Amino acid sequence: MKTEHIEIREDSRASLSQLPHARKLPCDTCPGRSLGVCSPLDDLRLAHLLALGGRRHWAKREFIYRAGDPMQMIYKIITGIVVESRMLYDGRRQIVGIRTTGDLCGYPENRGRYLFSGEALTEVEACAFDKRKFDALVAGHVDMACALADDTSRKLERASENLTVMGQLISTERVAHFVVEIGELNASRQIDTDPLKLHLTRQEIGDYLGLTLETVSRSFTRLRHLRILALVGTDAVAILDRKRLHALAHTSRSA
Amino acid sequence: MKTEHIEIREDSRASLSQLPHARKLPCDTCPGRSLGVCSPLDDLRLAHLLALGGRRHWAKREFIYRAGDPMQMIYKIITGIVVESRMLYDGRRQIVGIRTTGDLCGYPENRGRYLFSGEALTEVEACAFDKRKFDALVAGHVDMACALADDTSRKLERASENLTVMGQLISTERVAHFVVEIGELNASRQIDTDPLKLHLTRQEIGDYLGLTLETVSRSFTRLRHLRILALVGTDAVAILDRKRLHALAHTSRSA
DNA sequence: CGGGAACTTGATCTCGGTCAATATTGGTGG
DNA sequence: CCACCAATATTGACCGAGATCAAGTTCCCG
Repeated sequence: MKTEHIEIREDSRASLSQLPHARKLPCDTCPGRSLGVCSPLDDLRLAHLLALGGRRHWAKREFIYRAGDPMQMIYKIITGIVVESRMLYDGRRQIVGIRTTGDLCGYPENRGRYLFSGEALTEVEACAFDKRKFDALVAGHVDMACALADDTSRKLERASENLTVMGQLISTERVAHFVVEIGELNASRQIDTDPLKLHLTRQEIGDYLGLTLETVSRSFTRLRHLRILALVGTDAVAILDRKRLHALAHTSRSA
Repeated sequence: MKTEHIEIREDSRASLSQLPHARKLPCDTCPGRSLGVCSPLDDLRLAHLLALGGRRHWAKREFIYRAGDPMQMIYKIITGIVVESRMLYDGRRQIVGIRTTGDLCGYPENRGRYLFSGEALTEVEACAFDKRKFDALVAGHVDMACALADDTSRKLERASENLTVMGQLISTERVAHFVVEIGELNASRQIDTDPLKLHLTRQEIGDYLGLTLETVSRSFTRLRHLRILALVGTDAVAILDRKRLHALAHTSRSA
C-alpha cells in the first residue's frame, strides 16, 4: 500500500537543514555542567547517603512513590529508568521527566507531600534516603548542596527544553525529539544504543509529549516512511538518518 | 451581537467543579519552601553579592541578556518582571519562565553561554553578579548553595507545572492558568492585584502557552462571556469568578 | 501455541492555526 | 485636552493537524 506519499514539509518548517546541528554532545549526566561550581553527588558522599537509607529494588512498572503521599524518602537512581508524572482529576496525565542513573528523584515537594509520582519503567535499583536526614546533610555540606543545585539545574534545563518541544513543535518533530532524548539518555548509560530501546509505551510517549498514542504511532510511521527510523520490534528503533532526525528534533544543545 | 452562545463544556472536561480547589496558596516566593533545608538568598548575603556586581536598571522591553551570548553576569531581580525565552531557527519562540522580585535569572548556562534570553517586561531593577565570583561564593557557603538549590527548585516546579499545562490543557484552560499564575505572581509582590495587570501582550502570552495570539484573544473573549473575567483596558483583567477560574486552570497546588 | 495487551491504520470531527479585515487603544504632538 | 495614528487586539472565514472512535493486526509472554 502507501509507501512514500506521506511526507513532512521540512522546508515549510525551517531552513534548519542548512544550519549546523547534530553535533555530538557532552554526556548529559556529567556533573557540574550547568552551574559549573559543584562537585558531583559522587561515591565519596555515597557512604554518607547510604547511611541514611540504603539500597532498594523495584520491579518494572512498580511505583516508587505517588503524588500526594507524605514525603519520606528521596531516591538516587543507581540503575534503571524512572518516569515522574502528575495526573489531573479527570485522568489526563503528564509525564514531566524521565530520570535515570545518577539522578535524584522524589522532589520537589508540595507541603510535605510528593508533587509527582515516580514509576519504574525498568527494573530499578536506587538508594533511598530519609528526606529529613538528607536535608540536614545538604544543609551541612557545601558540596552536597552544590550537587543538589546542579542536579536540579539539569532537570530544569530539560524541563525548559520540553516546554519548547510541547509549545512549538508539531507531532512528528516531538517524537523525533523524544527519540534523540532517549538516545542521549541511553548513550550516557552505555546501553541499548543501537537498536535503541525506548522503554515507554506509545501511551506513555503520548503522555510525555502531549499527544495521543495514535498520533505517536502515526509519527513513528512517518519517520519510518521518511527512512529516518526503522522500528525494531515494538519497543526499539534504529536510527537510519541521524542528521535529519536531529533537524526535526530542533534540539537546543546542537545549536 | 452574540452574548452567550459561546460556552465551554466544563462538564466534558472533568468533575473537577465538585472537587476542593482554589484554596489560597502560600506566597510563591517564600523561601525554603521546596526543599525545606535552605535559608533565603536574603539581605544578609546581599552585601556579599552587591560587592560582586551592583545594582543596575533596564527599561521596559530591553533585553538583559541574550541566548547564545557568553555568560558573564547572573541577575537577582529587585523589582520588575523578566521573561526568559528561547527562539528556534525559524522564528518560533517559547517563553520558558516569568521571573520577578527575588528570582535569580541568567542560568542555566549552555557551555559558558546563556541558554535563554532575558527581557524586561516592565522597568527592571536587579543586582548583577559576575558569574565566576558568584560560583565561588556558592561553592564556599552552604547557605548560598542551598538558596541557589531552592531558587532552582522553585523554577523546576513551575516549569513542570507548565509542562502539564502545555501537554494536557485546552486553550481556554491554559489562558485561565496563566491568569492564575500572574495573579499569584502579582499578589506576592502586593501590586496590581485587583485590576490584575498582565504585562504580556497577546503574542507573548501565546509564546508562553504554545498558542497563537488569535487563540489567546478568543480565549479571553470566552472567559469574558462566561463571566469569569472582565477585561480592563487591554493589559489587565478583573477576576469575577475565582472559583471557576481555578477549576479551569487545574492548578496543581490547589489539589 | 494461545490469548491479551500493545500497536497500527482508517474514517470522521473539532480545536486551534492561518489569513484577512476591522476595531480599540494608548501614546504623541499639535 | 483632543485628534491622530501606529501598534495591539478582536473577530470572521476557512483549513488542517491531531483527537476521537473504531476495527484490525502484531507482538509478547506465559
